[in-house]
Amino acid sequence: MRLEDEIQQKEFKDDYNKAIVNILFTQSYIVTKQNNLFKPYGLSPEQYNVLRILRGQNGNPITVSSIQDRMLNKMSNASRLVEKLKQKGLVLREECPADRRQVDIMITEKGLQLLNQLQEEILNQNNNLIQLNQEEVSQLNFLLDKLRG
Amino acid sequence: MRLEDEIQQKEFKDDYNKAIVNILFTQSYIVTKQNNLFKPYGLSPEQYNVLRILRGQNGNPITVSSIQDRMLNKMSNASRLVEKLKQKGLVLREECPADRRQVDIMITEKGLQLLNQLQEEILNQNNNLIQLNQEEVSQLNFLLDKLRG
DNA sequence: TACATTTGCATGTATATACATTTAATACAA
DNA sequence: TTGTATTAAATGTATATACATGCAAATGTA
Repeated sequence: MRLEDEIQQKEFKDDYNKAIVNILFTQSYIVTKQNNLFKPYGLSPEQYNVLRILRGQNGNPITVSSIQDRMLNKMSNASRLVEKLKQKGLVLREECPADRRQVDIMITEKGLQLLNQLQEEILNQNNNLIQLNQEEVSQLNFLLDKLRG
Repeated sequence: MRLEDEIQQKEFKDDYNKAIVNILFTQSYIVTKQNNLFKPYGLSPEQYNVLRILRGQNGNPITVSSIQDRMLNKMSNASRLVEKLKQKGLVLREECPADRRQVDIMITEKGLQLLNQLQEEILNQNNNLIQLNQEEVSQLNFLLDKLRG
């Protein structure tokens, strides 16, 4: 559906301005759906993302600042998100012996099981969320990667 | 730059999953830049968006719920955003005589002046933000509109 | 008219983002 | 070695999102 109709705006100054608004609006569309999926599990999209980063470590610990670097939102607060996950027993946090300023974070078995449980649901939803064919998705990824320069 | 490199992820399950993450990441990229631009004026991107909706009314009042409908993030809270804008003298709020449940909102002269002041800066930034040529931006808008079904 | 339902907005709470500041540990230079 | 700068993480504050609830006005119906 055309963005102009969805937000009841007659027209945009130009395609560049429309693209900005289009990306913001589409992100909100996606996050809203993700929230619905995560909610029964007591996870926020951001917490889920941190768990995925930790799983990608294949058992190796990772510091809080490395998590921050890999997060989708560079301004979010890895320290506090990790604390929330720890309270739920989904991650472990322990002082790094080599550098006591750092804190090593690892996903727990419980955290891995939660991700597995979510996995299939998410893959299905992601495909439904994006009403594009294979060639179009590929083109979209190309354009977004190029957009950021 | 490839998303995989930016967030240090080896690969995605498929293009659909990459597209989800790509949109979230690109939104964060845009909002961060917008924040920098709005900050000197004491506006958040969301407050700016509400002001733009009000300007689009060309002097006619609009209710809080209509603002909500047109906002980029359907879950945000128009009531509280309007309150913030009112405190800054950028909007007027008055009870709707025809239906006393409703509240008519209008942008003030001060609000319009602020938008004018920002206008040029924003147009310039938007063009710099999107490193695509005209044909590519147009294609991106087509894909995002189609994506949402 | 009386009463239940719906609507429009405000408000309360939890979580997250944005950004500044603090604290402790480490690195580095005089 | 001592003092300074840098780094990693935690913490504080303001704003925004997500969602539930409350309240008053309007609507619908017996």
